[in-house]
Amino acid sequence: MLSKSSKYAIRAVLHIAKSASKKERIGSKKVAIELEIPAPFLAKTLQELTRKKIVSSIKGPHGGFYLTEQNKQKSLFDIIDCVDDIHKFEECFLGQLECDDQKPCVVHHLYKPFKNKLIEKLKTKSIIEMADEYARNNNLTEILN
Amino acid sequence: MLSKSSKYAIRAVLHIAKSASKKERIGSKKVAIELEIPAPFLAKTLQELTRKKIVSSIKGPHGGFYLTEQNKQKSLFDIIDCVDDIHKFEECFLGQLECDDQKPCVVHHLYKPFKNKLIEKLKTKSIIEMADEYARNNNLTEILN
DNA sequence: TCTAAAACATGATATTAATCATATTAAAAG
DNA sequence: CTTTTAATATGATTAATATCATGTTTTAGA
Repeated sequence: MLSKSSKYAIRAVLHIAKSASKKERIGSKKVAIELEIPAPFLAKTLQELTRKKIVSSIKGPHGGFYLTEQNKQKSLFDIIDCVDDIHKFEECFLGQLECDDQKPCVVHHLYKPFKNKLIEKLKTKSIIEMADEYARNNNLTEILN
Repeated sequence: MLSKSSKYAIRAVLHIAKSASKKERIGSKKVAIELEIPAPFLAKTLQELTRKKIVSSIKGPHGGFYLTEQNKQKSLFDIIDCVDDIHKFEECFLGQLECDDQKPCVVHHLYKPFKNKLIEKLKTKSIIEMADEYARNNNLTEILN
């Protein structure tokens, strides 16, 4: 469904959200190690995200990546769109060029509702919401165990 | 989400369902042309499906592919599983090896319900049901236009 | 029983995605 | 103002998918 780039990107951005700030940046290498992602590959991906203003960065010693308040309001969908290009997502389940309510593919009516709901979720969830939610859920399961 | 092989496979099987029978087989080349799929690639895929008893075939002149009553009771899921291997589907949205309710990835709770419902649909819909439904829907839209 | 049509099997090529390597630029700190 | 650290940019390599090509086997029909 997603390329590895956007999978890595989502994990990395969420990680940056919870472990860095304007004052305390985190380096791409550190993120890579902590998430077990190939370092040079992640570096490249983070650069793309920076260009498209989804994350922020500062060069030089003690430089690194962090999220501004604006960055935090971006959605998961924005991340995917940046790295993978959105069309991959709107696409027909069977990869047909023409596939809509008028000219549906064989599984169009089966797949469409799922796709739409998922896309909407991805569009409405902000990065910061997501990061907070994840932290909460993880604390919860830790308590339960 | 799916590889091209399984996308082609699903379209081809449904096509065979509606345009062939034990008496009137359809050749892989013909299917390829009618669905605009690379012919040698489809041939290979249909052979895999034959080996795993999802479609049936007869060699020689006027040979070709068709579906037995048993074949028709297989699900879309069976097709995908045959060509792509099932795990691709159960996999975590972000590709993490470990991802479940206890140790969820950052989007696990967002994605899980969609995945499960879709898989269930794909498992419960038989090929013949699907083919009939598709034919009905298409007739309907033709009438409406 | 011979020929031709079509499935079957295997391997080669091409294309795309993923990963790695190297060089450049910017900024912080002494 | 020099050094060092880390981002940035670009290109090379590798691995995975998708596609194509060739030869072999089976079987209907003449």
